Amino acid sequence: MPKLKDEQKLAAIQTATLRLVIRTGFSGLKIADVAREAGIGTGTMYVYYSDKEQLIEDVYLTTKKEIAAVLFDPAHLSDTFQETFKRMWLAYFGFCLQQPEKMLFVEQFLYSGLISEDLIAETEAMFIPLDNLLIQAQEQGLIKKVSVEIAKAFIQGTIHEVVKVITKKEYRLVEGELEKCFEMAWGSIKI
Amino acid sequence: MPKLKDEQKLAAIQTATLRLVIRTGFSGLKIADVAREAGIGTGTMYVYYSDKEQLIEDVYLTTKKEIAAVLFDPAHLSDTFQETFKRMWLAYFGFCLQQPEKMLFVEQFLYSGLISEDLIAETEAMFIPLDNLLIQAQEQGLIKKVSVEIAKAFIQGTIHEVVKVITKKEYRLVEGELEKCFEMAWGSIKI
DNA sequence: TTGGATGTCGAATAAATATTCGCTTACCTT
DNA sequence: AAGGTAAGCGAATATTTATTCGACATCCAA
Repeated sequence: MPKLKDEQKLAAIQTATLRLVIRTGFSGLKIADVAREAGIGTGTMYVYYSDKEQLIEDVYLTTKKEIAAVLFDPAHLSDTFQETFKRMWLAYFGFCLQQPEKMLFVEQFLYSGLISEDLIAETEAMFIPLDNLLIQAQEQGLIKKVSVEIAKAFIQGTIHEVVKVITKKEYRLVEGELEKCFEMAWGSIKI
Repeated sequence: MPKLKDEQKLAAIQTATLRLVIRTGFSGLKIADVAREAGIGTGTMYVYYSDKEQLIEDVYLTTKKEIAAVLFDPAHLSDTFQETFKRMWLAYFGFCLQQPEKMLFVEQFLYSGLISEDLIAETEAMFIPLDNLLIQAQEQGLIKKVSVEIAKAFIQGTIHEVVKVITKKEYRLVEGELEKCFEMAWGSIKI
């Protein structure tokens, strides 16, 4: 009977949203701009999202899920914690480096004052396995015993900030610099 | 002859701006809200700042200057690099912890897409002494040889992210945890 | 003490932007 | 192949928010 919603349009909207947020910031995100960037009419935006808030929340949730998938790829599991950690670290770093707009979007939205407590809780729950991994490592005396929140902040903070610098200044990591970055990250948490 | 502008009002506007940005995010910053929070009329805002952009840029510049002063306090200078670094680190960490709204404002504005290249250049120039300090330490083999930008990203990233977690989740550092945080930061850059 | 130049105010206006609406188009079902 | 239903559109409208403006208050200098 009716025409179905177009998956490709949905993807185009999300991509356009991410692209525009990195270009113009959160405050600068306009529905009409997103529509133009996605190559659709303004009104069509409202077929897919009832309002701007829904759009942003959905992009946030989708991106968070993607990050969780990157982090918790079973292929990262190894015998030693350090190796597992390294694979996860490299995977997340690579993700951020290749798609900084996603990392920036997530970070900006979290501190935008627009996000709801519910959405925060929902997305944080996805990362509980990471907490467990770190707690286990702490119990085995492999990494420093600080609050898990602090430990995660260190890991995430370094990655994000380095990627931000690279993105902003169009800096390129030279040979071996990625490895050095990992050593720095590891150096901060190891006993 | 004329009535003078009121320094106190200016300060109230800046404080209100910072407070509102942390509460509602950058996108939510409204001139009328700032005026109400500062206890003045909306129109008065335009006596002090010709428009919203000016206001934000001025708060940014003022805050950056304040940060530079905190960082480059001559009292931090010591015989050893590690000691100087530690004093600076603690001073900046303390500043962020006590006035997270300033740290968040600066960070958010930098990635808002609203900041001009000129303003970026102007504020970055203030921190050249830090670059020199780090380069010197690298030459003396005290810290890892990575791009200064990367090194700064590590240092700043960890502080900011930890403070963000503390602020957002109303977490309180337990006894000795600050010291551990410094050890982590130092652990990441030391050879 | 007084006059004028400016600060101060918030209602009025202008500008920007989100959202709706009536129409057209495309797709799916029968 | 035809009808119906929802997608798609962008101009029109509603809403939000920045900025201006005219009346009034205050301060400084003479």
